[in-house]
Order: sequence, then structure tokens, then C-alpha cells
Amino acid sequence: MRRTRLFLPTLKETPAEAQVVSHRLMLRAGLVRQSAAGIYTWLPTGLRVLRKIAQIVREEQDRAGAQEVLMPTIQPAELWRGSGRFEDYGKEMLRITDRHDRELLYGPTAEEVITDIVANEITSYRDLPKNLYNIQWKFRDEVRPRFGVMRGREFLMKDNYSFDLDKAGAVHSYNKMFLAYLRTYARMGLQAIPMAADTGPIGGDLSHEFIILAETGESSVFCDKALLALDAPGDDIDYDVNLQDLVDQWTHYYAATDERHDQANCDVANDQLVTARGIEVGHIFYFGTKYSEPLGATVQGSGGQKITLEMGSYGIGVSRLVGAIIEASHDDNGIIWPESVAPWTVGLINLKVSDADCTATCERIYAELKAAGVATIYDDRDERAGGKFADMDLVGIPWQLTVGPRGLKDRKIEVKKRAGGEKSEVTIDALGDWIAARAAL
RNA sequence: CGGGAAGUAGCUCAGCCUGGUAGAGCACUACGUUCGGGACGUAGGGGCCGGAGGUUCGAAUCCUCUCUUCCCGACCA
Repeated sequence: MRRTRLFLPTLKETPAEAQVVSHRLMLRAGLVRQSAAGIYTWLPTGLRVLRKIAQIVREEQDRAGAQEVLMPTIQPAELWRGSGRFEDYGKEMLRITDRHDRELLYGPTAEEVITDIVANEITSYRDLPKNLYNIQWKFRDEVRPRFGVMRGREFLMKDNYSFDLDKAGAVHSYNKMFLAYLRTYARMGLQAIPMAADTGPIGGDLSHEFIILAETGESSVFCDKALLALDAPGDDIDYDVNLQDLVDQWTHYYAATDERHDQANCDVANDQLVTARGIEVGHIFYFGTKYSEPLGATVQGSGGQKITLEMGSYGIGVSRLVGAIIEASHDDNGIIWPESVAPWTVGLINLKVSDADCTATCERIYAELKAAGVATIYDDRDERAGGKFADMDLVGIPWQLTVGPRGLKDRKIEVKKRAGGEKSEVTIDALGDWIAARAAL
């Protein structure tokens, strides 16, 4: 995309409303604009990041056998009365009344909707197990939204729901998601640590939060240093075999958020204990028949008996991840996107638009990048060099190609890597290979 | 939901105490000089001073109410 055509309103100064670094950078880098407290418009660049994150989530859900659906944002109150949560959920739930005085709500989660579907459509044990997910906007009327998109009222969340015949099956479904989550975060360049968690309003008796470490995290976390050295499962993972040993590799180490941390029960040696701040980017639950029972989600078993489904639910805060990744990856100059979620892989800087050779060279490189399918932002503005460099760093483009008259005398352009800032020179003739390498990503 | 702060140009802010024709920097437009890490000059455009009442000859400024936003705490994907 040409910078002269792209809608990318970057800011030199930080709006007063933003306090935490990811919020400031998201506003300055032109990713989002606030519409109301905790409610944001996603501008083109921010939307690209949001979609890339959602796509990684989607691919890992699909790989683990989940199937995508799309549930409504507006849900009928009667469904929530069925589970008893219409009254229980409190003021966080945004309640709406339509013209017929029918009570509706903007979904904060979707257990009721999906369980209702499954209860109506799945009637035989032969149709199980099933795991259904959707990536949809949710709304929770937080008393105090803050930290930009990390604690918004409206947020994009992947939520999925597993349905099994028995507890063993449900635990297997839980384990699949546990490992799929590790893979999902790893692909975004994040080290997410699973921590035993309270189940909160969702309910249940088995639950893990996935926490990434960042200085600006919302809560204190404590964990065994060994967890930081573990690698997420690779592409060769087979989700159909028993996964318990693999999961246990992660869960047998001590890891707790401050609300669960108990110094007395923590047997980790002091020099082995990591004490840090954490951001919750996912939460998984096994909760048995908590929703299937009241909502009548049953099937007939092979012997004709009625079986109440065993359920779990699993959430990933997709929009929150945009902020979380920035919290984990930035410097004084701006965002440092991991390549897998970067809005553009390459930033091409034309240092002198008025120079015919310079512009012709840029156009040629830009065409090559486009042909190779490399997502490129081409800064073709008639601006001063400093502003272009600063913008590329602010927006966090992983690779920056600088084309200027000085380098062109030797047929060279400068390649800069945003992470680390290393610069090198590449001849124009050798650039084709460099582009091919980027295209392979 | 308790406690605190702030709403003046697109952004950052001054002016308010002590009432008297709306300001600066950045951004934007034009021209000129510059031009490899957020240049400089000149000339411009842009504000119902969050909203509603009140006091006053006169309100951005004083008073009352209200809306919005942010911060700390309690709460949370």
C-alpha cells in the first residue's frame, strides 16, 4: 500500500487519555481511535493486525479439530434465564429492550447460545464429540475500562465450547485446547504460561489462565523458571492420542497469579522462582454439566439411556492480544511487531521522491514485493527523511528498506531490521533473493 | 461502586485565581530556503472555551446542575 493513499493517522504526541504504553502506541501508530470509554474503532493498520491474530487463532483451532461458527452479538434474555445467569451476571451485562419490549442482551460470552444449538441439533452419542468456536465481538460493561484495548468494554474474543459424552472425553478436549493455546501464542512470538485459575462466573472445577509476562501486566504472577524454558508443541503434534503426559509437562511446575499464590505452598527455591507482572490472554474451563443440565443438552447413548453432555469452554482475547503483544514488544521509538502479526512485513522508504532514479528504483522494488506477495507499505510521501524513519519505527514494520540517492550511487539500498535495529546494505541486484526469502514466510 | 482529577483549534497545553473582542507549539494550506533519523522563514485557514441554567452592563473566567474522559481502589476475557 502506498503511504500517500493509506489512511494511517500517526501522532507525534500522545493523547492525554492514554496512560499505558500499548494504548499510547496504538493511538500514536494510528491503529485505533476511541469512540467511547472502552470502545474503539479499528483503523486499517490496526485491523490488519487484529485479523492476523484472529487468523492464527483460527488455524490452530482448526488444527485441533474445532469448527468455526458465528453466533450473534445480541442474544435473547430467556436463554440466559434458562441457565440462571440473567440474574447472576450483574451489571456487567448490557441489557437491551427492543420495540416489542422483548429483553435482549449484548453477549458477554456464549455458553447459552451454543448449548441451545447443540441441545436442539445433536441427539445421538454418535454425533459427539464436537468442539465449536467463534470469533465474535463481545461486550462487558466494565465499571472502569482502561489500558486501551486490553481492558475494553467491547472486545473481540475467540470462544469455543466442547461437548463430550463423559468426563474422560471432556478432559481430552480440554487438553487439546491447552496445547493448541500454547501453539497459538508461540506463533505470535509470545511465551504464554498456563496457570491454575479460579473459575469465576463461568464455573467449573478445572481451569487454566494463560499469562504472558510484561512489565505493565495487570496482576502479579509467580512461577517456576523452568516453565520459561519449555517449548510449545511443534507442527507434528497429534491431537488424537492421549495428551495427558504432554499437558502434565507444563502443569506440574508451580505457577500462580497473585490471587492464588500461597507462599506457604510454594516449594520453588527462591532463585528458581520468577516473580513478575502478567497479562491474561486466554482462559480455559472444564465445567461438566453446569450448562448442559439446565439447558437440556442431552443425547441418547448406545443403550438408549439419556446422557447429559460434559462441557468445557475456552477463550482467547483476540483484541486484547493486540495490546498485549505491544506491551511485550516495543521500545522508545514504537512498536516492534513479530513478523507473524505485523500489519506489513516490509516498509519501503523513498528518501527523495523528487529524484527520478530514486523513485523509479522504489517503484520497481515495490512492484517486485507486491508480485512476491510480501505485504508492503511504500512511503512515497514527499516528506523529510526523519519523519519517514520515525513513522516506520512507530508503526513497527519488521523490515525497512531505505532507498536514497546516496546509496544508489553504489546501487545499494539499506535494510534495517526493526527488532534490534541492525542495518545492512544490499545491492539492488541481490534484492531479489532477499524478497524471495521474505515471500517464503 | 467509593475516592481523586480534567474537559479551551485535529494533538499537547496556556488563559480562569483578580470577568472586558480567543492564545502558543505541533499538525494543516500556499510560497521560499532546506533535505539520509520528526528543519526554518513568511503568509493563511481552523474554536458556541463539553452542555444547560444562573449572577452580571458584560462570563472561557464566578455559582448550580448535568454529560464526558482519565487516574487510584474494589471488580474482570
